[in-house]
Amino acid sequence: MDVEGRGFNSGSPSEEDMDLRRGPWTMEEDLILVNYIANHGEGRWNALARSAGLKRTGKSCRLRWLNYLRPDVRRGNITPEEQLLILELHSRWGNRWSKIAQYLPGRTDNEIKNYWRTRVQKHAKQLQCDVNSKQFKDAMRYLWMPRLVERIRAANGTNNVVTSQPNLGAIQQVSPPAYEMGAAHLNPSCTPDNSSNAASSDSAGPSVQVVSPPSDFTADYYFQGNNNSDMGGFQSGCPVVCPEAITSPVGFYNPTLDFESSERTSWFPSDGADNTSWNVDDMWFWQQQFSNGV
DNA sequence: AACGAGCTCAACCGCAATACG
DNA sequence: TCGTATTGCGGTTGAGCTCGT
Repeated sequence: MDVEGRGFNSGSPSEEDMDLRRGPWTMEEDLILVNYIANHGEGRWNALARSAGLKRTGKSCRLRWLNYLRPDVRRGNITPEEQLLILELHSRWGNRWSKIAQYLPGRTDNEIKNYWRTRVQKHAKQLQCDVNSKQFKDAMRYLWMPRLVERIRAANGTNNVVTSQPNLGAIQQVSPPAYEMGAAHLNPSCTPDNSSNAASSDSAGPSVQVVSPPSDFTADYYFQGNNNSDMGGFQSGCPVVCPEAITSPVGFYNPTLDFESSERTSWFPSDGADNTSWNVDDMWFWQQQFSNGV
């Protein structure tokens, strides 16, 4: 029984439990943990905590190591490339944060989860709709994500979105089989809400090589060349799908890009100076969504 | 400068899955 | 097979920070 979880909170705590520290980690504790793991490796967290002399639970040690102390943890703001990838993978797997984190090197599930809650859900709240609603997903898919692509292009100084493909294999692995795609991205108005059936694509994990068409999220805008900044695909109900041009946010993932200043305020790839607010296009799009009963 | 509202993110909680004896 | 320990995950919380007034 782990002392921090059920055991700790259900019965009366033991003497040892009451001796446990909680709350923010001190620098001394960090040093102890890092040094211990450097010498003995990680794992067996409860035993590790005891052996290292840390008055912390194994769970706490594990969390601190994985989310903060690990040398390969990336810090700083989520880049547009990462944002795209998060949106794309979330559309497929829902709140499977650890699974999503596997495709964002150096990012932790906690960080991605926080990003989603603070940035994405905030905007859903502004729109007074549920973050899992079809309306919100369509707004992401046909409005914001294409703009992210535009921003990335602008930052890269090229019309070619794919500037490098370090993780192309990864997106090929995670892309669902063609039968899962259905006709959804040929007719966005029929796009299924797939955030709740995350388990359906679990088989396409990192160890599975599945080369297939892109997801329904990415298909519409990654393959439309310069036309992807408007909503032509959506309005016509027939976005261009080009299977041989498979890519994804990871296809142009570039950790060296610095969007920190622009990302302090918002996740939106907005055009205006105030990128937290809706512009005319946004409002028009949103009104169309509702008037069409989408 | 002071204050309050809103935001961020590290840490905790509870539960489920898995490992192990 | 069963009971216990451990690990991993997603949801939630709250302290501290930022920003606007």
